Amino acid sequence: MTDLMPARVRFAPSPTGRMHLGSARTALYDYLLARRTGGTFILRIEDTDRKRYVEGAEEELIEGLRWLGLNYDEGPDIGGPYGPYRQSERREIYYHHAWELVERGAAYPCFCTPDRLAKLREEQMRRKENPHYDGLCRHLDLGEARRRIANGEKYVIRFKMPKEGVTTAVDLLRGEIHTANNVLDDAVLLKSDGLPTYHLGAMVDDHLMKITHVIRTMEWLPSLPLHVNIIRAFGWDEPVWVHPSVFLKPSGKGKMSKRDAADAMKDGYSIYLGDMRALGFIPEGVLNWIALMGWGVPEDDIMTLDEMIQRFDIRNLTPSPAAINFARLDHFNAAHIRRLPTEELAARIKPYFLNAGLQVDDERLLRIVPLIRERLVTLDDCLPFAAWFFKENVEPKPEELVAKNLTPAQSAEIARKAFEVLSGLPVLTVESAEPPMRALVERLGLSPGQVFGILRVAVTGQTVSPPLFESMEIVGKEKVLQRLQRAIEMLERM
RNA sequence: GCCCCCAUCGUCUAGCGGCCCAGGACGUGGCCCUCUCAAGGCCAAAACAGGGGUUCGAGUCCCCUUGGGGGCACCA
Repeated sequence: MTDLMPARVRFAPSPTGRMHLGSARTALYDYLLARRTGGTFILRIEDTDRKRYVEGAEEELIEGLRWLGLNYDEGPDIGGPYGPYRQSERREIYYHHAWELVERGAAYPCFCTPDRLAKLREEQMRRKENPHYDGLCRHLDLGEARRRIANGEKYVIRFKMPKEGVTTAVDLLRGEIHTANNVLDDAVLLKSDGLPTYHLGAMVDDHLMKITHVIRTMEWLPSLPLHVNIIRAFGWDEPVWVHPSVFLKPSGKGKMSKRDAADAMKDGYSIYLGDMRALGFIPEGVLNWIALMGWGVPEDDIMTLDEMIQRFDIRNLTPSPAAINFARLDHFNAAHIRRLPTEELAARIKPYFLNAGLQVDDERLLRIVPLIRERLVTLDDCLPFAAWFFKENVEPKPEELVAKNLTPAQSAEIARKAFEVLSGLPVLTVESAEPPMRALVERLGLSPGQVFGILRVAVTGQTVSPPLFESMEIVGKEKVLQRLQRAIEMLERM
């Protein structure tokens, strides 16, 4: 039960693009572990690549976490005892640590130019060798190296990977991983621009920030032995390593690509968190969906964030890759929409009506919600079901007013009879209107669908709607009769 | 090419040597309910990749094969 000790866990994205589902899941697992153990959830921005930096990416990341409700305890915008939390603001720290490794004989300055490295790689490829650094600068005299640096020569600092032996690392989900050191490369730790690579930056920060568990996708697994060696060279303790697998495209063949992302968009889905809200997905649904791609629970898999915290166990994550399945997203989204209290759902769908240019009466909205709740897969589904409630007039298609197997004239006759029944009521409610209307159906020897269908199209303007009598009660007797009268006229003109 | 990881229904998964002729969920098909569309209820089809071991006993442990995924940057 050692992992019930309060964990310090960090979500460490790089601001190089949009926040996608994969990052969101990693952040979620980080969050769950931290909350489950009464620990700390930290956001750290790994912005050491100036070339790939994307303006606004950090904001999208923060906005995404906020939307999902994955609130962090320490981070670049809120500070904390181990800051700064943006790597670009920690250059000196990495510089000193890189040189400490040089001093310890575990790293060395390297003056090879990108040009030489490119040629080297090219030649190795031609000889069908593994691309790797050939170690030209590995045995350079340190004093000489310092002189060249003092002369202003560009350099990087490389890790001096042991040439012999085997590195054993332990992943919580996969057990021991053995790697022969001779297949490992002398990786660059400090770039010529003075900023660290991931290998140095992440290891140094994880140590300094007292990170206990590192959760990252398995694309990092190949560099785990490197990281373990770096940590050992410093003489530090290792965190617990957890490498969940990556998400595969819906076909199960390979990682999601730009093209797959575009395909998803065409179907009304997205792999980008920033799109999800506009598409009508709610955080509860998205969270539940991504949580269970890589984590299995025996049953009762509809869970809120709090319920997930209660049931989370880092050891139950699965090591195998998971294909994205948008049909399941629909399912989880709809399930959580159904769970929302009326007031809450009303508040969440209101913006969709407003954006459609409709005027929303809050009291009426509250009465509509129970009628459409179980019909919504995404929040924006509220429009096709209920937009007509907020319109002054509806525009039924004449042909849709004609009941199945009946003529326009017959349909008009039925509508007139219905008008008589409804207009005779003191008030139009489900209780007052439904029994006499059913009696009418009986008397006419027709099916409920035929008679109610005419009314539905007349009153709502559409063939699919929330339950008819409940809807009419909300619309009100006066307007119902008005619309019915108009429908009768339309039918008579056919 | 080299290195690493993974392997239960179409998909996400439960299973941590006997409780499994393998359970749940999504999706699919059927039925019920029904004023449309949903929701809900019931039922059905659907999997331990293959081959060797270990063991009284293997989906569960080991090895090989096959298949899939990932990585081989002064990117993360």
